[in-house]
Amino acid sequence: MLTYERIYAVVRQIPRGQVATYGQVAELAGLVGKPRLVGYALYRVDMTSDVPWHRVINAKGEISQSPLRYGNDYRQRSLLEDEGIAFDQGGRLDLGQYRWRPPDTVIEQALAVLRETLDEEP
DNA sequence: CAGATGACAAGAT
DNA sequence: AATCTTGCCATCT
Repeated sequence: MLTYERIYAVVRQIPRGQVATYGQVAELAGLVGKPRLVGYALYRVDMTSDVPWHRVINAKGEISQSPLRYGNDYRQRSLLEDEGIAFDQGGRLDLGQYRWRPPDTVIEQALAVLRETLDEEP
């Protein structure tokens, strides 16, 4: 519960018109090297919540597909296009152009979480 | 309590 | 360039 809440807290900070990768969100949530957890967390997110789940994509600049999403992957692309993001014919966007550069305040929060988790482990 | 379940990423082939 | 390993773990039943 706490872990997923941290992930959602990071995703909520991604501004409109920009995107972050799963790995990037993981790092900012204090889960370095565990990008899959972000995918697991987003699978369970409530689409009507205030979490902008559509702004998280994979490291290749693509929307991660899954048959179990029943069309929400297509909806994700549509939402991003509404925010002014363009896709090429391969279904990819330009990470160099749209990737979110987190402000120092967000990085500070991430470091605080890291110190916290270091205290827990012996 | 044990097993199943999921939106990833980097490296090797 | 495309496909195949491997590491990763909180939730749900």
